[in-house]
Formats: sequence, C-alpha cells, structure tokens
Amino acid sequence: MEPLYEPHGVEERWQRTWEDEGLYGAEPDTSRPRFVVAHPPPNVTGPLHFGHALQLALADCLVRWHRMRGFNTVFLTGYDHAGISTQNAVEKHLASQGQNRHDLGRARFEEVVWDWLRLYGRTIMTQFRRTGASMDYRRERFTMDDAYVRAVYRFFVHLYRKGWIYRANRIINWCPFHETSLSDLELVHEEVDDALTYVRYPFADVPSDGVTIATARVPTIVADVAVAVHPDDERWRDAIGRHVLVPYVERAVPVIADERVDPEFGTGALKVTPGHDPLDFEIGRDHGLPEPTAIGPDGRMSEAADGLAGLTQDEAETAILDWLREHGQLEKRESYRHAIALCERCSSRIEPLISLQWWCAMAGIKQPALEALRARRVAYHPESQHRFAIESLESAPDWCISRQLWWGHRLPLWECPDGHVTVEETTPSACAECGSTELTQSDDVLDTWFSSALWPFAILGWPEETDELRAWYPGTLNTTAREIIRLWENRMIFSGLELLGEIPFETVIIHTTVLATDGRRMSKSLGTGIDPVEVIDEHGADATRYGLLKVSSTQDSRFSYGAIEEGRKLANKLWNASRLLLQAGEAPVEERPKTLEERWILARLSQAQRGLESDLASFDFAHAVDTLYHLTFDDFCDWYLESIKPRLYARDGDAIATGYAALERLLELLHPVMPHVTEEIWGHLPARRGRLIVAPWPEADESHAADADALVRVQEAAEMFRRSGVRVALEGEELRIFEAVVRPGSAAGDGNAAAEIERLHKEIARAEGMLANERFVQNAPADVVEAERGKLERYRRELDALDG
RNA sequence: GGGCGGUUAGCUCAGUUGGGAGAGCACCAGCUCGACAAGCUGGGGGUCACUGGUUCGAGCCCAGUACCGCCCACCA
Repeated sequence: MEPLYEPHGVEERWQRTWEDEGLYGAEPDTSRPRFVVAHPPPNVTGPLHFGHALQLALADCLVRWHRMRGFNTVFLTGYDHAGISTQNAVEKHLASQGQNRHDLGRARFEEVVWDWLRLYGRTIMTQFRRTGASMDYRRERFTMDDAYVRAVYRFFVHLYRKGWIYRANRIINWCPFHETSLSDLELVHEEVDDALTYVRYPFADVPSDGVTIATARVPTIVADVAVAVHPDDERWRDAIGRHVLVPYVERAVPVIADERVDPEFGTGALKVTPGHDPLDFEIGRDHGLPEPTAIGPDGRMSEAADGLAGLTQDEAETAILDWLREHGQLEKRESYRHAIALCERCSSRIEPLISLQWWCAMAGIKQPALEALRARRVAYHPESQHRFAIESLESAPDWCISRQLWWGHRLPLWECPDGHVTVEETTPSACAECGSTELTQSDDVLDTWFSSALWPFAILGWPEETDELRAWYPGTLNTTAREIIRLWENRMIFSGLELLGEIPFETVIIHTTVLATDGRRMSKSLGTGIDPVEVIDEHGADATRYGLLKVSSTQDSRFSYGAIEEGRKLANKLWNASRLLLQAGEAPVEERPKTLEERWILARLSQAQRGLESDLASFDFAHAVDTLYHLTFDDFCDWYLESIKPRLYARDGDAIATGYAALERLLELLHPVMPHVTEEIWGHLPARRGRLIVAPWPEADESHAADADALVRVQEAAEMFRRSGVRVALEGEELRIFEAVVRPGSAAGDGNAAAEIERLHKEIARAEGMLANERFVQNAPADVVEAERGKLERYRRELDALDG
C-alpha cells in the first residue's frame, strides 16, 4: 500500500468488479423486506450535472446501507426519451449540416434520431457508474422500449375509456420553431426591453371621443373583439356598453366590464384578444366573445387582416403603426421592460394560440393522490415540500398531453375519413364507429411526462404481472429536485394509484439545488457551471460523494471544493490508518479489548453507529458525514491508534486483532458514503473473503454501547486535558493514553494553565451569578438549577487541581 | 405578485425540547515520533443581519424590517 491514496484506478477497478460479479444486481425476493429505488431517468442526450451527482450520492448511500442491512435492495435505472429535448438536440445537429427536419420528412427524421442516439446518446450511464452508483444496470430501461410503449398505450386507453381524456380548443403555448404546444412548465421567462403602445379606439357613434388602451402586442390588434375595463373604474364607467372601432380593421366591438382588468396598468383599459392571450381568452369565454386569430402556427400573420397575411409580426407592427399615425390614433409609445415566455429548449418566443389539443382531466384522477398525501401515506421531505406538493396538486389544471413533435410516443388514436376517433392499444383494423378501414393514426405525440408518470412500474414490466412487479412494487424511495414535484412526482403518485391501487413509493426526498460556489445558479450561460465528471476525475468519486452530502443540508447549497477536499483527506486518512495496522503484523480480525482505549473505541463505534443510523433514517446526510469524519479522525486515528501504537510496535497480538476488528467496523460504517476506498482496504484485511458491498451491517453491540464507564472516563479526561493543557488530575490508563497522544516535549505539555485558570474564574463567576439570582432559582426547572450547581462544583474542583 | 430557504469566525457551514457560541479550511505557535506534512497538539479570531416582544434566561420562540437566493406566476 502506497503512502498516498490514489483513487484513480482503484475506483474504476471496483466499479467494474462489483458489476461483473453481479453485486449491483438484484433478484425479486419477497422473503425479505424490500428497498427499491427507481431512479429518475436522465435525458438520453443530457450530460451529467450536479443535480444528478447529488441525487445519485443520496440515493446510493441509502441503497448501499440497506443492501448491507439485508434488504432485498434494487436500484433501478434507465433513460427518458425526453421528446422535445432530444428532438431539439437532433435538430441542432441537423442545422449544423445545413438541414432541417422538413428536408428529411417525419419517417426519415425518426430514423436519424435513433441513429443519433446510438452514436451520441446513452453516455450518461457511464457517468452514473463513475459516481459509484450501485444500480442494477442489467435492468436498464428506456421509455421508448417496446414493452414501455405498451404500458404508455395501456395508460392512455385506460384514461380515455374512463372519459378523462378529451379534445378541446383552448389557448395554449405554441413554439413556432418546434411547431408544437408546450405546457406552462416547459417555458422560461426572460426580461426584455419592449415598447408599450397607447392607442385610441374611437367610439363607433362619436369618433372624436374614445377609449385609449396600452398594449405590448400591436400586431394582435386586428384580432381584438372587445375593450375591457374594471367595473369600478370611474374613468371608464360611461364607456361600458358602448362600442369602439378596432383600429386598422375598423370593426365595432363592445366595451365590457371585467374584474380581472387591473385599473393600475396603463390607462386601465384592456384590449381583448382571446386568440392570442391567456387572460383575454378567459375573459372572452366568460363574455361569449368570438375568438379570431391573427397569427398562424409559423408565427407570421395569418389571413385575418387584409393586407397583412404572410407578413412577419414586425412588418405587421410597422404597417399598423403607420395606419395609427395617419389616423391620429397613436397617442404615445414608451419603453417597457417586462418578462416574456420563451421555449426552454430553443428560446423561441412563445405564441399563445388557440389550438385543438388532447387533455387529461385532473378532477377525478387527483383525488386519491390528494387523500394519500394528506394522510402522509406518501411523505415528502422536508416537510415544507410536502405542503407544496399538496397545494400544487390541488390547483393542478387539466393537463395538455398532446404535442406536435416528431419524436415521442404517437397517440394510440386513429381517425377515419368521417372523423370518428378509435382508441386502441394496438393498431385497429377498422373504425370502431363506422367500420371504415381507412384509418390514420394521429400525428401528435404525448407529453414526455405522460410516459415518465409510469416509470416506477413500467420498468418492472407492468402491465404484465411480472415477478419484479410483485416483489418491487410499490417501491420505497424517490429523490428529485423541487421543480420536478409537479411535473413528475405527483403524476407518478396519481397514476400508480389509478393503475395499481398503490403509491409507487413511501418517501420523496426533495434534495437541495447545488449552486455555484458564489451562490448563483449553475448555468452554462452564466459561466458558473462545474462539470462533476471533472471533479470526480480530480478528487475521486468517494470525495465527491462526501462533499456533496456534506453541503446538502439547506434548500439551496453552494458547491464547495473545501468539502470535496475534506472528503479526500478522509479517504487518505483512512488509508494510512489501515497501513499502520496492516504493517503491525498478522492477527485475526477479532475483538480482544484489554485496555481502556480499546473498550472506549469499541463503545465509541457503537455510539457513533447509532447516531449515523439515526441521521440516515431521517435523511440528514450532512450530519451523517460529519459523524463519520470526526469518528475517523478524532476518535479512531488521533486517540485510539495513537494510544495503542506502542503495543502495535511491540507486535502485541491482542492489540492488532482488536485493531483489525475496530477498523472493520469503521469501514462498514463508511462504506455507504465512500464505497471505493473502504472496499479497497477491506480487501487487505487478513482472512477477508467476500466483498464489503454485501457485508452485513454491524449489529450495534449493546455491551459496547453500554460501556459507559469507558466513554465517560476518556471523554472527561479529554475535556480536562484540552481545557487545561496539563496532565494534572490524570493518572493510570488515562495518563498513559494522553502521553501517547501528546508527545512529551510538544508545546501543549505544560501550556496554558494560566489562561485556563482565568477562564475558570469567569465561569465560576457566571455560575455563581446565576445561582445568586433568586428569580432563576425560583423559576427555572429544578434539574436546570441542579445542573448549574454541578457545573459550579466541577469548575471549583478543576480550579483547585490547577492551582495545586 | 405568490411560495420556500438563507443571513453565526476571514471563507464554507453546524448549532437537535430556550440554559456554558462550534466544525472544516485559512492564520499563528510548538511537535519534526518507525501510517499519513494531504500529519499531531494547542492558540487567536464572532454586537449570532437589524428592531421590538415573550422569558429568570433568546443564535434558537413571536412580530416586524433589510438584504441575498431558489422555485412558481396570465399585469396587457
């Protein structure tokens, strides 16, 4: 063993070995309690980021812990086809070759996507392995696998037959580049400098007077169907019920009253364009207004207005502004900064358009999920996210499930020439309504989250009744980021309840967002991104896991090289502690405690183990790694190993055997966080067969834990020593331990007695003050007062010892 | 605009039911001993963001303010 632990090579070797030996693999086994994690499938084209790395560290830590504890443990993985994301990646690739998808046609485009995936996709699973994630990679699934597609179709048909899937014309978000509808959750908002234009709409009967509105969307004027004002707005009270002329098209439209108009904005009068604005759409429907459109799916002006058809919106704006100036109806333009919606994939400006889409009604399907959440039959951690999950499900609007993309699951829906719709899991031979055999499958594909919603059971073979489904559904745990709760978590919960009658997992851990070191979001465009693979290359996966778990305590945590470095130091320390023991000589791995420090370290290991178990059980990873760090450095290395050193050099068989036994338990406790270095050292222990990854988790030995005498003696002596820096009041075994830890001649030997005496005087004065305060003695609980008396007594004793 | 989180040492962060302000890094001093100088021992360093309140007692509980951040949102 080299003096410097080098994770490179060691880690890759164990990753290969564990997988080759089948130790990552699991088989359905209903005789043992299960621990099942269906990991969120990454996009097939995406690179590993710190969200993944943290998620893997958290989940793998718990997975390895439960595997050691004897649970039937499986960590499942696979890929998401990620419709729009993948299509966008391939379209960019095509663009770099001067092509677009229309040049290829749909069938050829799909082939190109598959080819492209074979070449560039799926590299992320290699990166998953690099983190040490002990996933059953043999069971890797893809949401476009044939079996998975069957599950998706079963789900669709199920919902359709319950009447929960319907088609409706509504305003939706339209991406003019991808030419598809998008959900609100697929948009990003960006502030832009725009112009706010004030336009006078003359009254139809008295054109010299009118209503002035303010708009940021001049081209949509030609599709206006009303002007709306707030019913309580004195300024416009007399206008309500009259008609105004829409500029350019000179169409008479009513002035209506609606409470959704904000009197504070602009002039307090709103032009109503149901075809191109979500709020206007709502107002229009409530007032029974028509819904003309002026902008087409390509983002250009449609034929709605004479002379504008085919123009870009900018061209149309210029034409309309010219018209307004000529007619004296352009009152002013002012600069205006506001947020607009962009496609999160291609950054095109989103057009709100009315469009015929397929929807999933939420009212029925969400009720059992809400009940389950309220009853905490599934629990989000931390608690605040549980509340958020319930609230977002309560307010979930109907789900637009159709997309006009070319990459995804085609809707299992066929139309005949008469427009009858037939919905089947497999291609039907004839129209269910009229028997026509001229059937055409819908061109639409499903929202990618529609298939993601089935992940925890579709990857187990549902709707087939497989052994895996029986053994591993429902699962145990899911981990994800906050923003995914609505997109995925809640949808898995309601679809699992609907299709299998069970929630897919007991617990959802909402992990922190890993921010850049300066506290800003990690992003390529900000230049704040850090590549986790590079960090692993440089510091090792064990150190990276350690560092990520260490900073994972609050809602948003900054990435910290310091925390990674700490993990590296821990691995190196453990490595060298093992070298010390292994160089001492041959002995069995056996507890033969003969001295105070040996009884103490065994008791400390049990004590720390309990703390660790409690931390892991409550998902408090930051405390878990802190416990492990101090156990290893302070207790195991600095106190225990230093104090047995003389006996190690003397080749004391009992000391060596006990040392191995203690090290073995330390390795077991560390394995879930730092799997590679612990497995490597484990292999060097004498007579060690088998692998640490599947070694049984140690029993928290009651006799060790109960060795209160050893714990108290060492701890009190340590405190005494650390406070005073002198060996007064130490004798016997305690004195021997501290002479081993603190070499004679080091500065600490006779150090700061004077400073300590001063400190004790201050403490005594404080305690005496408290006890002299009658209100404290009367009002504070008796045990608190008693404790204070005890402290005072101890300080006086320590002071006496020092003064003597 | 709404929801959530944060503000404690130079930096990154702990602080469990209210009762002696902590860790790691950095810095300083000593140790240089046959695991590790990526080591050991010790030390200096804090108006716990601010203002009120509750309490014998507040980093912790309550109310408010300021600043930072994340997520969400149809102010045209």
